[in-house]
Amino acid sequence: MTISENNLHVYNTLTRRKERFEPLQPPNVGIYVCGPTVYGDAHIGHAKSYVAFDVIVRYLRHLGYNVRYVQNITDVGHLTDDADQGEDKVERRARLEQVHPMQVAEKFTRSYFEDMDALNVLRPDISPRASGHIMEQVELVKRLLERGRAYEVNGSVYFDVSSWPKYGHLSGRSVDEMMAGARVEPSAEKRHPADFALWKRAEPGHVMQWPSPWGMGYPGWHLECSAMSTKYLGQPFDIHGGGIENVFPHHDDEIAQSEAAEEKPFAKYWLHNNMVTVGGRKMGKSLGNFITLKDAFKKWDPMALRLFILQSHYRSPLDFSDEALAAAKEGYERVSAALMAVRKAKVTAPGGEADSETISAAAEVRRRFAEAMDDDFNTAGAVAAVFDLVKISFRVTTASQANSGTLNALEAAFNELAAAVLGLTGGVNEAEELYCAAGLLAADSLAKLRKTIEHLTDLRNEARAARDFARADDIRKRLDEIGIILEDTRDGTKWRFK
RNA sequence: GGCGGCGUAGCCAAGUGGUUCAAGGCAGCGGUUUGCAAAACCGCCAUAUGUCGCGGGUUCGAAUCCCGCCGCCGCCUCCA
Repeated sequence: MTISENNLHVYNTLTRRKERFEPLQPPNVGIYVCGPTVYGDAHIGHAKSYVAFDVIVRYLRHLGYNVRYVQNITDVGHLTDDADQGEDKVERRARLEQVHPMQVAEKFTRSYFEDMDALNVLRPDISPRASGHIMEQVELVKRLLERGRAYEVNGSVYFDVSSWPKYGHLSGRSVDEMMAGARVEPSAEKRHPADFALWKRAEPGHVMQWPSPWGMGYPGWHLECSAMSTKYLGQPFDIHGGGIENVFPHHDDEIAQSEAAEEKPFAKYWLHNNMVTVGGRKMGKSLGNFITLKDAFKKWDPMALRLFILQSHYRSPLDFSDEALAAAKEGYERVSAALMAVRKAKVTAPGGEADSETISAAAEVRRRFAEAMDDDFNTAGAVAAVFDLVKISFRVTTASQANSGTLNALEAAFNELAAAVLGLTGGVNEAEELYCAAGLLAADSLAKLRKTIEHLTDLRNEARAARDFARADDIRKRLDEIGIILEDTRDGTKWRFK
């Protein structure tokens, strides 16, 4: 398929409708997604967001686009209160732990990537740090001052909302409406309560500060995304993504800054993912119901979490529960088992052309998959197509001697759809390796564990051969109690984690 | 107060005017297989004037559009 033939439609928050996806400069696509503020471990909300955009990027590449994916690391300027007051989150953590703020940023940046790696989220092409782009941010502030869209007060610079009539367009708010129910205490320095900080004067004791034409200070939170997205993607660029909770004020502010500075559009498509809820409530630090990924991975296979996320739509909220995760875990293992069955059958398969029935069934799977993904990345529908592939694969491998052509066709479909696009790695062993990569299980320990279970399995099979089924069942039961399942197959006894 | 959204089977969750519109997963039930299991396979699993929160309406036709009501969620402060 050539790119021009694709039928991808995406929901654009800017226009509040689904639109045909047409990049500004095909075949290139620039996408910027708001990244994490690195002051704590990532949680399952981050997983939903970044898995969603990971699949979006993977699908665009699958369609043949040349994608440049930029996702920032916020290590400065993100305050604990509103955009203009409170303490810097990274600095606050550093103060509590008595380390340098950059140690905090580095520690949790690494932690974030570890968790994303475990979820098989591809690294962005560029992961720019806000602290590494102070010059670009200062330049942006200078341009806004030159154009009369901002003003300086006591070493801080604020965006002048009244100078930009389109302010609030993305979220559909007017400045007047915002004032009506505003909970923000107006700052004495601001001319208008809706004005927001571009640059803040550093108070005494503030560790992270940089020289600027307005004195020592640090950038406002929204500024980094404007500066770094356009630095690496140009202006305008194709897709800007982020969490729905950031539509206002973060994204409205980005748009205002960038468009006012350059007098041209900022991003063409705005994609927003919805939230993870726990017990129907938004998961948040203030509510104390957030679940870090490191904790989640102790209990759940990262791939099960990934499948759980992909079984809903990125624009729908997703309610997290142990019951739902258990269901996803079973589902993932079925997908994994089907792929393993195909690979195993290939070892002894006779040669030959793929049979036409399987070919047409696989083609139908691909059609359904593409139809779902083309409809605003409906991964739930795409996953359903993959389960059709699972069913076909088990039928083919169970029915007896499938030839290599048929099995290759099935494996190719798994590789392209489940693995390349949805990022569901195939194979139980690969999942175990992801645990190792995430530091949850040492490779050496896994090897010892495997050997131990093999010995127990041998003992059990000796008992079975002697028809001592009581002993055989006892060994199986004891392993089951510690979460290891034994299965007797034609090819011998297999084991897996429960 | 303003803005946006949701309510689909035991659980999670697609679908937003009409042939496949009630996907898919999990759980469950019956059968094949197995020393017994597990896995896999086959079948069943939202059905009737009263199926998609409830009540009206529009339409030849609605889960899907409109109105009202009930319940819930998000944003308007930081948050993926």
